[in-house]
Amino acid sequence: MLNKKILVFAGSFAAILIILKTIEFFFFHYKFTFETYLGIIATIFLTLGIYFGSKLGYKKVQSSSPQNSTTLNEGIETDLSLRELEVLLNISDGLTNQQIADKLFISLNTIKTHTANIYSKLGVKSRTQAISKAKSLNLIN
Amino acid sequence: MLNKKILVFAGSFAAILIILKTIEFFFFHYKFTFETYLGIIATIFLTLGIYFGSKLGYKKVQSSSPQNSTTLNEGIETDLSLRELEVLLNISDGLTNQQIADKLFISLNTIKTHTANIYSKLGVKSRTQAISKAKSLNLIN
DNA sequence: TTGAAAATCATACTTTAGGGTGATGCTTTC
DNA sequence: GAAAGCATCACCCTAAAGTATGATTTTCAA
Repeated sequence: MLNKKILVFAGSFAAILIILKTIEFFFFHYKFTFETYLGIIATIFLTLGIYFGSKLGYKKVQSSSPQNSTTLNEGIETDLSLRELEVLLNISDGLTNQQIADKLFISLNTIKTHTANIYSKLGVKSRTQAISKAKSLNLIN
Repeated sequence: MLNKKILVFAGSFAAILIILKTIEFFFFHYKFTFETYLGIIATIFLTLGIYFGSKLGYKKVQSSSPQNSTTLNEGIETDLSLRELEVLLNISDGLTNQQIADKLFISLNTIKTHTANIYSKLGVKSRTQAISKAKSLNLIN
């Protein structure tokens, strides 16, 4: 997969070089004006940019829910305690910290501590990321 | 009436001309190599191309995606627009509003408007609830 | 051509989440 | 009996999310 991309990239790069050299050849042999040369160069790169930009935009929209490859890697500690798992489940149900606190009869501050520990163990920084991560780890759903 | 885009376009065009002339000035006064000049020109237009290409890419996806109508149950209005669906998917991936704004090249305020509309249409009050609801409606996953 | 929906952006405000630090009591384990 | 992990709670502060309102522009279809 990666090798193919590298090959395509290298091939494209080579093709661009050839094109540029060809243009340079015509430039020196047929007395193109400097501005014409520049214009051609600008057009080529503008086209290239638009092409890659389109790809970029397409990918962005398409791959909005990847994250499938997050197995137990990078030594991330995924052993949540029972209490933490319980809090995580309530988070994924869309409850606020205050609602979870009321439900479990403990204080809001305690929930915050639990969430902080959960994020730390999952290697994330927010409850939405925690949901996404937990899903990919099959901790929930 | 002249709309905003024309003004922006004209302004950008003027800016580019100024930049090009400035570069040309430095080119003639500081003995840049021809290749350096070309490189700068190529970079500028490549960047421009990528920028406009990204915009283009979005429109392409928008027009080529036919149906996103979802099943209407519980009388809840679940017809999210394409843009709203796109924002929702990014939310479920754990991105912050700011990150989504940067990714889609629109402002944070616009994202907030979209999220507010999403919550309204889904009948929820937070992003975590939106994720939970969207999952149950098979809008995501 | 007009009208509705969609997408964009802004400003001001309140609420919630998250980070950092420190503390207590309770098990379990080495 | 010290260490480690768990569960509990507090305080302070910053960042992010969410609410409300109003506005312009684009697009598309009737």
